[in-house]
Amino acid sequence: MPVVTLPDGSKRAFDQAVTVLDVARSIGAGLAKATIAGKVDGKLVDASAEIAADVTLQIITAKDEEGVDIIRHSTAHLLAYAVKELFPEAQVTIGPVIENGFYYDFSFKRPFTPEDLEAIESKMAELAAKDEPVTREVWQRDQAVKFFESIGEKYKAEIIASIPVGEDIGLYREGKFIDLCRGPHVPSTGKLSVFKLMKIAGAYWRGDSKNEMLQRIYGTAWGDKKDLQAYLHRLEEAEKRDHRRLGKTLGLFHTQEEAPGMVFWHEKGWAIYQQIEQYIRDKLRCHGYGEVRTPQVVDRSLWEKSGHWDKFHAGMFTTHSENRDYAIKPMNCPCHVQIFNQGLKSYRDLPIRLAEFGSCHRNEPSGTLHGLMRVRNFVQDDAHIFCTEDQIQSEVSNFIDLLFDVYKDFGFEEVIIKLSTRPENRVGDDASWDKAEHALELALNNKKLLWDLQPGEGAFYGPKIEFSLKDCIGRVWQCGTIQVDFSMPGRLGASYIAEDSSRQIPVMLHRAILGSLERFIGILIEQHSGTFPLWLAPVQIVVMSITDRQAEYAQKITVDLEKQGFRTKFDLRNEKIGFKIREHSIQRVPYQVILGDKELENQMITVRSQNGEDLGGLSIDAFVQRLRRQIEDKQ
RNA sequence: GCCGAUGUAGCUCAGUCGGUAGAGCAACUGAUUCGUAAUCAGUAGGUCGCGGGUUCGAUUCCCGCCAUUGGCUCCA
Repeated sequence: MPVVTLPDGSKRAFDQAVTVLDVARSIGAGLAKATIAGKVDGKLVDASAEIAADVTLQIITAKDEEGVDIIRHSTAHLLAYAVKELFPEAQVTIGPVIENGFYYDFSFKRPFTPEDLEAIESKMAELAAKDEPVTREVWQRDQAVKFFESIGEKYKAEIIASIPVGEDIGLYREGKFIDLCRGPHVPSTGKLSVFKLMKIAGAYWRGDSKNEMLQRIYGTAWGDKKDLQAYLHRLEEAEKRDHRRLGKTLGLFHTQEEAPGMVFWHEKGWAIYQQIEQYIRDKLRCHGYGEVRTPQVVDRSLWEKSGHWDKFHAGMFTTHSENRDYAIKPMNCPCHVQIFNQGLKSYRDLPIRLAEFGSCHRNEPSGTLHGLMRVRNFVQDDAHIFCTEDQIQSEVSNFIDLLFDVYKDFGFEEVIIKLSTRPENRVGDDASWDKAEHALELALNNKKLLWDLQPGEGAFYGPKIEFSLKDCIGRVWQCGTIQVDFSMPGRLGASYIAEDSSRQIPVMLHRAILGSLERFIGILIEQHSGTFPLWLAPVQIVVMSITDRQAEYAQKITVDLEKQGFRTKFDLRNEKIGFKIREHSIQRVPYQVILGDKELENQMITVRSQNGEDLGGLSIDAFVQRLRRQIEDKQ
């Protein structure tokens, strides 16, 4: 006699065991039809799941987030079903739900083509229209392995074989298709109508590059057609703010074949770049950093000592001269240790913070290059803090404050934080690791920040925190980091004299806020969709004349504004004012100063802002005040 | 690096089932001197990514390379 408690607190008693669907039916036919699954005592189950005891139950429909996830998961299965119908030799592997959709990996003798994708999608629609029931079966492990081997699904058999003995093996059957799955799934394929296959990609079996490359098909699925359309629309909008496209149309930078992974910064892009660099430079100076500059081409022996030559030789650009091998520096830290090593250091000197906007080169694999986001030549807002173990926590804590301060100035609120702890292969004793990991964790927790733990993902030389930002289509890019390093100072002979006059090795903290300036600018372009806040805008003001009569006045105003430090251009072309406004609006210039006979006569200016607002007639001084305030506020 | 796709005028793209290419915008020239997101007319512009092969003939078909791109792996 189960009593079912619903989310609104109401209770329903039944004479005998019932299914989730039965309960839904008892509430109403509409709900029964919409039922996708149930949540029994907080656990997601199939609509067909039996309820024999007293439970709390939530009926899951396509309106629930969980319901949409189940739809996505079931659509992944439908995809596999369709592929098996069309290409019986293809082998199925895994098909998980991801953000906004799902994918399914197949092993197939040839790559899928876009035409295949269309055919598969049609087949999916056809199978969904048949509204075949999706049913769950529990099999014995060995029996399941044998079964999948017998039908030639060696990947499935391998997955099942790796499931711990004693666990139930749940299989889902829909029509002729049967697949291993934890579930839950929709009750029938008819619930799957809003989906679209998106793209084909390669993916390694079990994510290991030593394994076979499988064919991955990505798809998206939703509870409602409108949601799908909204999603596709979002993708289109995101594409419009792609930094590569905007970089071209706004004339910020370009890349070309002869220098893959390296950026040609144009005047306007470089203006942004320098603005950011100067901003960080000022911030660092206020936070006790000293700026240095070190060589870009350094003898092989230093990289051997630091360990990079061994580990990252393939990733370094090298050069050769007069019987000596050199590497173009992939990072600044070994050079910073050289500066630290000049002269004897006392514990009283610590912490020493050395910053450098050094140009670094890394020969990233060709397949990983991506616009400004992943390049081979970059500059980081890089700095190294030499300190004692006891100073780690306060240094980390101060750094995090600085980092959030900076991100806020750039308009980023959402930051993804990850703490990576000791990997299997590492240097340094456990006591030091304990101390360092604890210091990082404490620094994060004291600030009440949300973070994810990545056990074992730390560098071999120490634990680290990573701070990531998202691009316009949700791809996450790591920008900030702080890493504890127990290794390099010792390897490169750094030491200081401690209170007890013993010689000690300092700890080194590697840290960056923006990370690669290139990547950060890429994210900024997308974040602002190319419309930069005034302080960053490459051209802040365009002064334009309505006719030739105001040409001289326009030039004078331009020079005035330039002298006051504003990046100003004029536009004296013989074009209609509407045409000029359109062009400079497209170029996202924050302010357009319009000068006609009226302004000339009154020695005033008329200002139009980027959002189309007419600020009316102003004196130059009033305008300058407004600009200064806005720049101060970083708006 | 691996799997797939792509590479045509300055930009965005069309096209050729093998007979050396076209649109819009931009550019240039001329006219227009104009008040808040496109004035009109005309002109010019291409080794169809690079190299090889097949062919009477290749931008088109085949092979190799390079770059870009969607993912995967990697990211000191």
